Amino acid sequence: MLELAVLGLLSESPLHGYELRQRLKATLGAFRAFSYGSLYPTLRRMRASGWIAEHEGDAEVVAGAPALTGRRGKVVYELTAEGKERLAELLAEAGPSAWEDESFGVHFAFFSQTAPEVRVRILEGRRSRLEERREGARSSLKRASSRMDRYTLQLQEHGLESVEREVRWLTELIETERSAGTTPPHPADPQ
Amino acid sequence: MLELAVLGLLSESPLHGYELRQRLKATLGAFRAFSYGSLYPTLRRMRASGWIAEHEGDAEVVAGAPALTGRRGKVVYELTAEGKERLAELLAEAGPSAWEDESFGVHFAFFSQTAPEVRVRILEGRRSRLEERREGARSSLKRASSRMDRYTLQLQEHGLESVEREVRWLTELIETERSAGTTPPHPADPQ
DNA sequence: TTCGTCATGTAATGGGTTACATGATTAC
DNA sequence: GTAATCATGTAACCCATTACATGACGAA
Repeated sequence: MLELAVLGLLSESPLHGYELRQRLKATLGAFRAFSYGSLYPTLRRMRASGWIAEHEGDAEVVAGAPALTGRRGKVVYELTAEGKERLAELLAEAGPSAWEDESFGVHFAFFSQTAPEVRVRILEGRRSRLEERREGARSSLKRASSRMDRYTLQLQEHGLESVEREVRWLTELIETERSAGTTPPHPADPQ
Repeated sequence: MLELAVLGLLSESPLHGYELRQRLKATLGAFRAFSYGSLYPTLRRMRASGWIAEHEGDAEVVAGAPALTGRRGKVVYELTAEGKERLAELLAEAGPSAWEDESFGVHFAFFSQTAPEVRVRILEGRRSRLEERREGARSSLKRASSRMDRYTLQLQEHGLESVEREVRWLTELIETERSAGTTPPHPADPQ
């Protein structure tokens, strides 16, 4: 998860750990945060795997006196060729690992780098996942709403409405994807 | 988390593991599932802690022939006195552990067993948590929406709307709690 | 000179999941 | 008799968090 997010962000531009976390918060803020306690070990692991490397040409701030041998400043990372392959591999996955609650947001955030067919399959996968949940909630409400206390009922209803809302959103997105099949509209695609 | 959910459900009636999981799905369906792989070890641990015990008087189905010594059927659990204390303790907590994403739903589900002041504090805590997130999302959209690709933007907007929606819901609930201060309305409170 | 925030990291722990294994009971 | 679902459990693992520790740098 974090791995995909890091690969996705670094594919846009080289970043150091701290910066990476800011971008993570800004991009996925509403869904997940990721603490430094998981970010830095992940960066280590990914460097060991050869997917990222220290970025060349970051001697900017140094230049003066305190550097020379023991520069202990920002460690800027960039994707390696293997890292780009790994990212492509992760973005090509169109299974549950892409549409479950924890992961969907991260996959969606990098949809512009994802193949159109894969995008649609992920959106549909997530939608049917939510439709199942919606049916579960509906039948639970029909069967047991009379036995539920006020709060359980409120929770169920709010949950159901949230799910219904997300299903509508996904349906719109799927339609947009479908109709974009012939004339791919890239109104604002960076890089 | 699971512990609170189990205590809360068992406080309504004795249940066995499998049944417990069904109820868990029905009650928290839209938020979390909990697998048997975490449920059974949790039940073990809770029994060791003395919060739950095997329910007396479940020899119903036996009676015929196959029982006598080695009955290996449902293991029905019920709360002990210590378990009830533990539940009260957990329900009295009005800190972040009650209003964060993962835990709020579970706490809310047992609000009818929670003290009114605690209910309001949890609702307000969650609301300000979400308001922070909302402001983060808004400023992120203002600053960077022009640099975002289509999908990142969609994600941000959908996230923002979800948060706004939940804030409105919480505000309504808080108002209801407040106005219920004088005349506690219990239109449908089981047991 | 002290406070905030930038910046990097580790250790211990937490709280769950998946996959596997087994067997009883019920419905067709 | 056989498939579904009820029912209980274990082992291995995963992915993250919290709390802690350290230190540089800029602004007041």
